[in-house]
Amino acid sequence: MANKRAYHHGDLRRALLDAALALAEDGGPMAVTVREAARRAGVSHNAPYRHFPDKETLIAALSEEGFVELARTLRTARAEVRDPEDRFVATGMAYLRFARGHPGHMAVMFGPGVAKSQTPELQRAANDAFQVVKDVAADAGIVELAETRRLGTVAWSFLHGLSVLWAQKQVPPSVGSSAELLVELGSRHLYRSFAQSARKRS
Amino acid sequence: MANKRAYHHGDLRRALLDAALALAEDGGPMAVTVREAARRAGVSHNAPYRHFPDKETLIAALSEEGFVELARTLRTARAEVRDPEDRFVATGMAYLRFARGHPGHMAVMFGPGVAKSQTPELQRAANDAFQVVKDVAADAGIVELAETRRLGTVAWSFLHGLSVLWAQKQVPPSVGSSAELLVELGSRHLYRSFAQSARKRS
DNA sequence: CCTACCGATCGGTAGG
DNA sequence: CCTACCGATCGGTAGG
Repeated sequence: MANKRAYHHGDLRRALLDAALALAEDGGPMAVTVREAARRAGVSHNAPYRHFPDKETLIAALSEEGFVELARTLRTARAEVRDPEDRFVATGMAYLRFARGHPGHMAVMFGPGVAKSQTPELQRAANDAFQVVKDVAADAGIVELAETRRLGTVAWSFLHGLSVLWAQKQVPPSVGSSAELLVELGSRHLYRSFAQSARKRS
Repeated sequence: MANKRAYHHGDLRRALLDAALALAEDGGPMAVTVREAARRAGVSHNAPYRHFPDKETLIAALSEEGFVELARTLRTARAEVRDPEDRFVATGMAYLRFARGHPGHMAVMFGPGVAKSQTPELQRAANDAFQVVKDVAADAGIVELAETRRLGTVAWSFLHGLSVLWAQKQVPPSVGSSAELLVELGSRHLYRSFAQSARKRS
């Protein structure tokens, strides 16, 4: 009751976003309903329209929030390590950590029904997040710019794939390796292999 | 009218599955509705219940079908190439091809709301598909079994991540590389790097 | 931020 | 495989 009260004093927007995140975590973006979010926040089913003009806007806000937070997380991780290879790995770890800690955000960021509400802010946030990955790949010191981009995309794909498969428990436990170990291993192999190829070529 | 008629003569099950696939492709598994599938197949909204006891079963059938077809595709690709490394790459290409050619299947196989209807047949089909990836990884001739599994999981993650990001057009076109090139590149780097590490260790 | 209400859609059952 | 119907839920508007 006490927390419900708090929403009435300026936190409703946040409460609605949190409720929507929980819904997205379970059933994806399409499972988010304005009415259920309102219910969980303890308000009437159309109070949300005070804060979001419609459902699409609410979900787009969540997605943007996710990309902003992801970019921040990646940038922080990158800034904390000196050695380029370790920095590459640390950034990968940060991606995994974000994906694990924000399943609801991941669902709206990459789930179905995304193409719809591509606000400019959302576009910008998504591009910014990917920029960090490109920056980290650039640390490998590969001369050819196109190859740097390829390393970034390959690494991003690997991290993303592992994160979503893990989130859905689609990675057989028989593997017996923690997600962290796999991120470390995969990232290091990719980094070294790309860097080595580039060195040979020049 | 002619094709609608055909459904009345034994093809309704298939028509419903195809309609559901189209729905899943657009909005994920949660966007599949029995009624809309029936509508598209040209039958009354509850004719589907003749073929599927409920909605969950319909979706589980689609998912199982997807895993069976994926496993078949991967196995075929693997069988067509001799050299272990090329075989590894060819299998990766097959994964990408499947993901591109079956977006509806991919959505139900890996989308939200999967945990629900895990029939034994579905479980078996999914495990079988992953087995192929493990087999291909085993071709690398890595002695340590655990390391072979890790290579398989890392590669599967990479292929899966690239496929889903590409399907959602989340890979910036600025990369200027086709998905095929990235699969080839990533697969080759991973294969060689893992194999080389294993050789050094022994 | 609320009550009351709208048209639409859904999963599923009854009964044939 | 169909018509008719059920209870429930949804997005959104009206009006305050």
